[in-house]
Amino acid sequence: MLITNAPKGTKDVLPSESYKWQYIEEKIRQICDLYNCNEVRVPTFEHTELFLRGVGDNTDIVNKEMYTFLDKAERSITLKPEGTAGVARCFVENSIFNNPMPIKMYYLNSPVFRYEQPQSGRYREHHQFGVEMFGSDEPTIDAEVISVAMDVFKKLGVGNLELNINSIGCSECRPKYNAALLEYIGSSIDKMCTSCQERYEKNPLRILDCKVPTCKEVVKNAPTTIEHLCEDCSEHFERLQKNLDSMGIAYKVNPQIVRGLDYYTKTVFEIITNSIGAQGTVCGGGRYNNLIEEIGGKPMPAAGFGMGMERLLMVMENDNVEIPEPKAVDLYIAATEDDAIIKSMEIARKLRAEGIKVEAPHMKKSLKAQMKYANKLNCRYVLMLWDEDIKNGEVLVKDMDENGEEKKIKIDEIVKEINI
RNA sequence: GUGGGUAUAGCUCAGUUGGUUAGAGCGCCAGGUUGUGGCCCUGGAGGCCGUGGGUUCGAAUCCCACUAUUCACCCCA
Repeated sequence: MLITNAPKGTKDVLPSESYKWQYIEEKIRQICDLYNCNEVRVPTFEHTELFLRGVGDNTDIVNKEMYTFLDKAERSITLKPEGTAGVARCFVENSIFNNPMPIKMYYLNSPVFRYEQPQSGRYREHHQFGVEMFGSDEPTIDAEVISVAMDVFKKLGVGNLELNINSIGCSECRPKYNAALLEYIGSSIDKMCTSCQERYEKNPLRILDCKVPTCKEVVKNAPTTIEHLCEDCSEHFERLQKNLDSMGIAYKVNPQIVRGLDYYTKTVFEIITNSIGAQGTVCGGGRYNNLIEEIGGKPMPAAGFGMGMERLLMVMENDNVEIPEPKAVDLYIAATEDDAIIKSMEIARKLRAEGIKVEAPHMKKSLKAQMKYANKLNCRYVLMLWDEDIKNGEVLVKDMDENGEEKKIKIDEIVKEINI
């Protein structure tokens, strides 16, 4: 029983639906190429330490959701719980900073693992498309990152999305903001939830994120990060908005967006839909100027996002986006006699070499059954091979349209005779 | 980790107030004379009624536990 059940929170992509993924992948690659953004492929697992340092050891993701284990040499290994840390590691390890900056890269269909309770739009293994751009602190990069995501949605025909942006400041203004927030909360902390009391000590910013009604009430009119940005961060955020305005990208400034990963600085954003249930964030990202240094590289500004492929597909299906189905079989070869069956494999191979999509007889069925099968394949032509005709180098070809016209042709001239 | 829903054939689901060999549609397989598809007709295969206990003369049906699944909280893509 257990062995024929996929592990909790995982999902098969069946041969009958993989074309949808391939379609999305193709469009994403086209968009990325236009941005001079090249694919990077990094491991599915990394040293646990990378995520502790990179993502942050007081985040939920690191605290309670990681798939961590010891390998046979007692190294602590973790299956990627997000995409950015691995790419950042790759950037440092391979000295990619020696390239002309900025350098842009993307990953596609990268598996991501989190031990969570599955629900609609949430899996224990899901797949992300993500973009990371290193080397520039200019807000044009933030805008460019967002622009890639918006272009992908546009290219795939997805509407009904809302871009939310915010700025959470840098190592200069964040501490000042934290102090202001703590002062505002004051003694009210006593009536807040236990996790907020923990956040109060370790990461006050995330109190804003809490969904517990009493906590929400306390911070309802709390000061926002935007109000406390230093001059540099403030200007950065303003210029980002000017960029988005001029690019025609609609957005909403939402001071509630703070994100659950510690590495973000300045810009954070989420692209949200309300059409796929409670888990409506299809894309999330921002700037992470301290991450590279945090994991041991030279200080390096960077920005990026992650996009959930499963959720993207859900949104597309909800929006009834038409995804072109794969091409049907061009030609089926029907044969019942032993010699003809052998000949069918020879012919199939030759036709495939000509670029024709061919299915050969593998099931030893009656001709009638084979014709039914060919019909279900929705194929254009059927070749009927008979021992007697083979002797003359001939074969009967049938057009499977409503007329069902048949004619006898030379085996050597099949490609010429059919219209594919 | 916490709540609610669901669990009958490959799929979508029926199954009356507990009562004989558990059903339908779709799909699959085979036929409907003289090697030929679509529509139609006939037949067939395929279910330990999620698992384990309990109540009862008798359980798919009632009760309990477990498991799976699903939705939601939390968090995030």
